[in-house]
Amino acid sequence: MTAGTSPDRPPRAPLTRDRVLQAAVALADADGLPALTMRRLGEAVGVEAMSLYTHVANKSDLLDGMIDTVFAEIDLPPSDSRDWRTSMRLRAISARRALARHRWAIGLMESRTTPGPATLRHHDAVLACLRTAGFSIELAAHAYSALDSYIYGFALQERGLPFDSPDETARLAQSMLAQFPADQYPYLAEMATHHVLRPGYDYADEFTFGLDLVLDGLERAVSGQR
Amino acid sequence: MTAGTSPDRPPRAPLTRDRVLQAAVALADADGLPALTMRRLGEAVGVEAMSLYTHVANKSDLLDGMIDTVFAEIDLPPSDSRDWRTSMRLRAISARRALARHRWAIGLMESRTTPGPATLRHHDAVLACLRTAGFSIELAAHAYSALDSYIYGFALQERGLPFDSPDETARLAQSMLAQFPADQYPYLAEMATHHVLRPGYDYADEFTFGLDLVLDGLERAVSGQR
DNA sequence: GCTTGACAGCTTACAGCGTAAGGGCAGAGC
DNA sequence: GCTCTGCCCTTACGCTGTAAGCTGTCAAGC
Repeated sequence: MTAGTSPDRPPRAPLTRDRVLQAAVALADADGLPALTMRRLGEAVGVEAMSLYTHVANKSDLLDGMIDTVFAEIDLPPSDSRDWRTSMRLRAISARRALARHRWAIGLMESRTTPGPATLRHHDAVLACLRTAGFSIELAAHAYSALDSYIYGFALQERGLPFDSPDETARLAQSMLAQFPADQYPYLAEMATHHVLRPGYDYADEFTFGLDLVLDGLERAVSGQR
Repeated sequence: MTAGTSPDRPPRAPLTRDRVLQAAVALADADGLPALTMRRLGEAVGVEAMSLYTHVANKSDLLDGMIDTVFAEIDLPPSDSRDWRTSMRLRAISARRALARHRWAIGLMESRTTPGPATLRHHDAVLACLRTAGFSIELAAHAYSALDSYIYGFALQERGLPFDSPDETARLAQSMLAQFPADQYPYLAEMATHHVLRPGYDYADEFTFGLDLVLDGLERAVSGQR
């Protein structure tokens, strides 16, 4: 009776910025970014829309915070490793996974220009790994740009695919194929029928091919630098 | 007097889907995608918002059409060239230019799943180039995925930069740097002060480094295949 | 020359968006 | 006891995309 919260009412854990962010991420994961409105988000956390503004400056701030939680999910390269290649490879795979889990994220990274702490920590750890492995500043910049471009671009293309499962993708490719005469776009038709529509094809498998291409190139560049 | 249009009023060239699309692209280029509303677009072509729906099914259809005009701006690889490397290199550079000209485009490619004719023609021409150069179907798929991932990802990062000119970028990097203690993110600070903030630095120059990395890798892969 | 149909463009209206402004109310400090 | 602080609420505004129905004009058929 003397304690802080009144006893005869469910305490309704006081809302925090963190709980708002997590609910926003869950909502966007489940129903897509357009479904993330302030009213629906309020409903999800049991509060009116306007009450969210106690914990979040505005919607842009909310999106910034969501992006930062995604970055927080990406494994950092170990700070002591001398083996930059496996560190970068694992980070890339972890990043792709995070971006595939949160399909809305990649479409957001463009416009957000105020990085959060997890984002900054991430960038710093990656640069630390490359620099201590012997990359010059210039080469580290090249490497970071090349790797992240590839990762983000792959995530973007993967997200563009209409559905998650390879089955669904195949079904849609087939219906698209049926729409235009096969002789008008022969190579596209060939690719669709002889490769993409084959059972077991999964676009996600393409990721490591291109990733290793980039890593091979960086390896040659860094050894040529020494 | 006998002609079709009445003589004493400016004929106001009849609106077409194409004119609507071009105005939409111009508007998005100038003021950004959020500024592209049906009402403003109508104003730009001298018509009320609802009249646009005569030429465009809905806003999604409008965006699809805009994406297709961007693809139409990308140079196709020459259909007869045996030199796939320079063809792909030129195509990649042309694609980056187009995406840099229309910064809104990259944020849209994700969600658009109904490609227009220019888009299909583009994909087909790229595959044709690779296949006639001796790429197997699998390797052509790998190559296309790797190249486009890199191109799109680079465009995405480039678009994320706050302003077009290197000067503006430097100014903003400096203000960001000032916000956090340099010793908390030492490698980030190092990169900023010793590389990005140097006069003459332009992120766009990073493009060819990563591109050649990917092309080198593909060259090795295709020669190993034979 | 008159009628008729087709159709580009206009007007009105609606639900849903982000959020500015201000009110109520519980718990903390005196 | 009081007042202050800080969540949370209600109301309201201007904006969005677009459904529904109207108006005006041009072309064809008689």
